Amino acid sequence: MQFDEAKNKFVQTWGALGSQWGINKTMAQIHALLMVSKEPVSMEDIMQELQISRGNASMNLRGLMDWGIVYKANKTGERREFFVAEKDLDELATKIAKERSKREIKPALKVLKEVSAVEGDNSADAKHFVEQTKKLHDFVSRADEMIDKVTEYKDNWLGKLMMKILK
Amino acid sequence: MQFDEAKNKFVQTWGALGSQWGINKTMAQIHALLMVSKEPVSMEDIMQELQISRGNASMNLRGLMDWGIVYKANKTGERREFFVAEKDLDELATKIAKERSKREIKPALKVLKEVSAVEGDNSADAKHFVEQTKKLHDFVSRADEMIDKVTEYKDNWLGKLMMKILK
DNA sequence: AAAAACTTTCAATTATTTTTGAAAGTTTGA
DNA sequence: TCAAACTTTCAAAAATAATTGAAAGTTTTT
Repeated sequence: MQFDEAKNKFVQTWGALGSQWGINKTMAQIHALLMVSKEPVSMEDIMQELQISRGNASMNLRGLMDWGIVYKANKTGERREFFVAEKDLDELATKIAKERSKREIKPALKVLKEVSAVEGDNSADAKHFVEQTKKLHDFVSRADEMIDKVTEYKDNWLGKLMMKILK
Repeated sequence: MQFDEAKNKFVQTWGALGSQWGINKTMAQIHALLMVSKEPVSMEDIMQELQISRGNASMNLRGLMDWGIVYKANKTGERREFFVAEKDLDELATKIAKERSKREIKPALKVLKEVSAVEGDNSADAKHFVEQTKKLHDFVSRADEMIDKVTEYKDNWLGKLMMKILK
């Protein structure tokens, strides 16, 4: 396989994987492109390579920066902005995990707590509902806590975690 | 909060959470409904409670069974089919993780391997591409392996994992 | 063996999400 | 201070995903 073909295949695949996990396909593609680019990339180049509009590029780059996994980079003598991806995979995974926790898991946990405090009703159905939502809250809380514990290892957390598991 | 209100809120929230993770909202809602139902639920009741069509219910129940997290249950003296969710959360999380690995992660890994074997081109860009995609393949492989290792603990794997981490 | 009871399938429709592109906004440098 | 260079915003359009419902399929009962 040639470089251009391989690069394109990688970008497409990463985009599809993102889609399957609820991430805008274009956002994932831009991220893919930046991940394999040695030098910072301009918005113009991103539009060019992915064949997307300026608005689309702008919005999705903003999105990636909000996730904390893409940064602006200034090239000396250049007026326009360039972009680079966080290339440290430990850091990348940590950022994604923490952001998903903050945006999606924690709000859901809040609701689980609320609904498991359903009052008054003593029917068997209501009791089972409380039991189940409490169990869910407990499980999801503990899983969410793990994100914090594991990412505290920082550098090479995946390797360190694997060591612990194998011990 | 009253039972009906709480149940509805839970179903809505679980549906929204599913959406954010790339799962059809209705599928996640049906799953939510089954998770908090004490008795097996008929397709009729699911349609009723979620206000959805027969086709929609049928297709999404099939989807949930394909994930291995919802089963058919026969009620004695009843002709039609009833459905129950896997209520063991360790088992539920294991099934989801293994299925996502199989459907989404492993195919992506295959592509990462392919593209990182890009041939011939000795440009700095191509070298960087190979380096990055190899790093990604390595990282994702190891994360994927962890799913297997961790779920080998089976019963209470989350608790056991937490113990290992804290030790 | 036929009808009744129920489930699945899928083409057409509807809803949702994503994308575009031009106008508005911002920054830089002449 | 102005205009050129660049970025952001957002309403409208396009693309994608989800849903419907009726016909076809299947199983059970009489």
